[in-house]
Amino acid sequence: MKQGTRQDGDTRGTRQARSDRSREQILGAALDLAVVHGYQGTTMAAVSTASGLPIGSVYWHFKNKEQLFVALLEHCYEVWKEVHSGPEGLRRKLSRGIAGLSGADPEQYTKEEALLKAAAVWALSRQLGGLAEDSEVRAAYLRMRAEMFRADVRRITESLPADVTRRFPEVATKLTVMSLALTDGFYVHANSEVHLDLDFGEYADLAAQALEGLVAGFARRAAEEEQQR
Amino acid sequence: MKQGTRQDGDTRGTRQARSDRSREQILGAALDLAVVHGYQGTTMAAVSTASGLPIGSVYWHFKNKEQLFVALLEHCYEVWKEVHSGPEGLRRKLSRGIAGLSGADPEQYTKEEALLKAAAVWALSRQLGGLAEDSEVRAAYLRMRAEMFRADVRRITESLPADVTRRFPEVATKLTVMSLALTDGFYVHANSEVHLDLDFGEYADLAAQALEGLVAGFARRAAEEEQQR
DNA sequence: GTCTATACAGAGATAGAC
DNA sequence: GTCTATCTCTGTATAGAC
Repeated sequence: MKQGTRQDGDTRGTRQARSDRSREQILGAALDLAVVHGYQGTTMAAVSTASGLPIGSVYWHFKNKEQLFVALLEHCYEVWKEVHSGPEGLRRKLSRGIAGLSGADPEQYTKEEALLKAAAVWALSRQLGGLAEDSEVRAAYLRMRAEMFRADVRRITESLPADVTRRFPEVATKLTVMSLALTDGFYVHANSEVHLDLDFGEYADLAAQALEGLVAGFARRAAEEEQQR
Repeated sequence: MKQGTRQDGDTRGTRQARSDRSREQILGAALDLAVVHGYQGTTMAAVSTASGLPIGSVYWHFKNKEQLFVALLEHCYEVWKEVHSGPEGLRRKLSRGIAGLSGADPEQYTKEEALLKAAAVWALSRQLGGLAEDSEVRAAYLRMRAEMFRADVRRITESLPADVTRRFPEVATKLTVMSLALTDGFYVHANSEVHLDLDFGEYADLAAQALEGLVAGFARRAAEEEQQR
């Protein structure tokens, strides 16, 4: 969709639109590449080629590689917030996070969400192969991760029985940590265990069973204490 | 095991010993660096400096960076096999894998084991920031991971009630996958969630509870079916 | 076997014409 | 705003003296 230059009239809006489109093209190309190749594996040259724009344009829109990735993460986080705006219990969360890994349903598991999962791995602090300890990308990601975590805790809290959350206020946090660990763990598994291909739907169910078992345990204890009074 | 030629004196054993020591120094330096900096983050120059040997010596002992890391993984795998030779149930496995992450007890969680965990992340196939798809290091790691997985399944099987494994033979595999996912997930968590520092001992216990709950569920079903006959 | 110097490639980033 | 040419730095790997 390129566009001829014009010298007079209403070029302002057009130029602005062209610039915006270029920016989006660059971000889109970066997203595609980063999901596949990671942070270090995504070169600015490759972004330039994939976007169809020369390297100079990439650096015109983004100060450097770090800023490009910060912008990319922000874009992905915006998408995440839209997608995860509704209520979401443990089972649904695990289903999305684990079963979605098969990549069967792109509606359920967007490229943007895949990138955020991948970023979790880049951010491994003792793993500078990804992001440097003091990287702005890392800082941006950790901020987002913290926010996503809090949002998850809120939604998990809402999905739990009232007596459980009353008696054990910390249980929602614990369950969120567990479900996050499980989805991250299966992400690693999904991408490294080439031979053994798992039925992720089945494991999502198993994981949900396991966590629901924990909830049931807490509920039982809450009920018992209630009786003793 | 290469060997210098010599014509006199008892330098033979000495030279051999020196060569072996150099090799070990290089591997040791690579281990220290790789655990912290990852595959790409560990440069041959850094290995050279840390080992105290010049870059030429590093390349004399190892053909290239890939072969160095293959050798390193093999070393770590040997250590793993020694450490994990005894029986190991679900709870113990999770305790080692999750509680060990705090790094409190180096006896329980060796540098070698930490490297194998880190390698799981490097091997992410869609994450070439770590290892290339066709990397020999990646192939070596996946082979080891498969072997470790099978060993885990054997030990988990031994730790389960006999009636459960008889009725549901696949349950040991499922539990092994779940525990692997949990340990990998907590590894990611441990290294990225800087603000929220978790009590990993507590979460190891919670994870064990969750999986034991699953076992109990299978046991109940096995018992019920037994009765109905 | 050990070491120094260096070749070579790839990646991030900039200059400056258009 | 867009593009080409190029600089610089870093990292892998090799050549060859000792």
